[in-house]
Amino acid sequence: MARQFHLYNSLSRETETVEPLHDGHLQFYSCGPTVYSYAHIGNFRSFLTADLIFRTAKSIGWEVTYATNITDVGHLTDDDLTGTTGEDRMVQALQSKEGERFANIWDLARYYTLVLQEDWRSLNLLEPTVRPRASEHMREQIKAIEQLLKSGHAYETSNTIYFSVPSFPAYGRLSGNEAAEDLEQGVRDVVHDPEKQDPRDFALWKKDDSHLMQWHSPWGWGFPGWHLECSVMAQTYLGDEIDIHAGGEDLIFPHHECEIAQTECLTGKTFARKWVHTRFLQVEGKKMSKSAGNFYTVRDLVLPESEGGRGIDPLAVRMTLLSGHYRKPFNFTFETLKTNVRHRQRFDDVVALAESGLENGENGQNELSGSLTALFERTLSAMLDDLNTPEALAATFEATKLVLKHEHLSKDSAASVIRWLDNTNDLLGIVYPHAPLKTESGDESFAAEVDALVAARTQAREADDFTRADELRDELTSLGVEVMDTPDGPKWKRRSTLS
RNA sequence: GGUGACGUGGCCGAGUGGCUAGGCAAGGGUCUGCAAAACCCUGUACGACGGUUCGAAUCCGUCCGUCACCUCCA
Repeated sequence: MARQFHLYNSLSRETETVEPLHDGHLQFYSCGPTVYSYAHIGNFRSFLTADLIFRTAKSIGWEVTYATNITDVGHLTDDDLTGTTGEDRMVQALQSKEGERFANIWDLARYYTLVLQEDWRSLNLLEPTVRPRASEHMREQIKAIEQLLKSGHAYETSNTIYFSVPSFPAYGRLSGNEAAEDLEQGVRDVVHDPEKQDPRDFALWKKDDSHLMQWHSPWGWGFPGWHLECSVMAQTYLGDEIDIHAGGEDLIFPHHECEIAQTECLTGKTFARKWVHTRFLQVEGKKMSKSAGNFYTVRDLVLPESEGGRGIDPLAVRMTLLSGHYRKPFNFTFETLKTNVRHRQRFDDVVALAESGLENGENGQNELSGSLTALFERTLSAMLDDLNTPEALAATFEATKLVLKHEHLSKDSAASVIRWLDNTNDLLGIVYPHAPLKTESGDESFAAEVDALVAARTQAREADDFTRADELRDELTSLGVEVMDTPDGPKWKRRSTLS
């Protein structure tokens, strides 16, 4: 049965059915990060939306070509200023304290790209079909500029090649910034380049032979404008006309507006049929910022405490992000995170129960198959309905509850549970960790110490010496370990730093 | 100044005209040497004021409040 996938399109401001241009094959582009620092949880909220589009489309049998870029070319913090050093985010990063350990700017880009991919995997984001780098598509960008110059959509000044916004009447449709005066109002405080023909015009190329990242072009040494790379890479890997283009809400203007202008002037076709924008994440009700002290990278949360993190299960972080709808501002709080640490543990409990059922269960009735199928159907329908993750999660909570009501599972029931877990994991990525947490150094000796204490406690309990047993429990607690007495003997785990 | 959102019980959050969303937290209970986990029970909310309607959290209007973007940003 053909399923319909509905998504809200920021361009039309309506929820629409996704209908791939090529039957059953989705062409999807999502704007990736500039690799000048560690990516934070807000960045990952956007990447997660892209991941969910990818997973949901695949779950209804579509083939998906999913491209997301790495921006490893510095971009000016201000389009109108000439590119002196210190105005470029990557250059700034290199010149900062943290930048001192890098040999050069390329080294810095390489490092943060690797880290990004590690974080990406830890949050169980699927690998995109292709992850192009801006620096590796300079030839295509230069070619695009030449074409735009030739067709009259761009012009050259003494230090810049500008895109001519008046040459593209549809400019402003995506963001609603259609009136030139409004934009002028917005840029009134910014330094103007007197050679600029229209205040809305934006740079395609900056001539600058002193910049740390520069390439040779028909206009001398320099570097490309920020918006061009995505236009060119999307075109290279997905074609002139793509199905969905996604990114954070801040990219609506100017980035995506400018991408549309460039690409449509180049191809004469509709660039992206749908635009999907993820709203910003806030932390504890405020905009995340380093100065407010509420700025979190993925690693701040996920790395073990011994390595400066908080030792939180990355999938709990993922579930936390999933607990809000992508089109609403999301308030990330530690209370919500704590809740989701528990939800995650319940999935582990379900996995354990199912595995034990497969191994030791009897050949009995399958009492779960029907309910789990129905609940998964609810999850899938929710995702197909504009990625309604809160609703999708609600259905999985009902399912875990249903399963955990049973102390033991028959072989057949266990098999159904495993099937449900697999399906849920394929769609939401919250069941099986992709990359295990890094083990703490000295982990083994720590485990041995805990095991010894637990064994001593078991002895005390068997001797009915409960005073001693409680003392040992207290001792374990102070080590950050919690002991649980189960029918299969005592088990222990590290207490979450949040509890 | 321009543009676009959002306001549901202690908290998160679904729900676009009538039927208990779900979860977390809380209280009570079962289980346990004590715990933990798990399970069971309890809790009736929709910013304000008008309007439409037999009936509105849901549609319309006004107001109040919160937030985001306007060439650094996911």
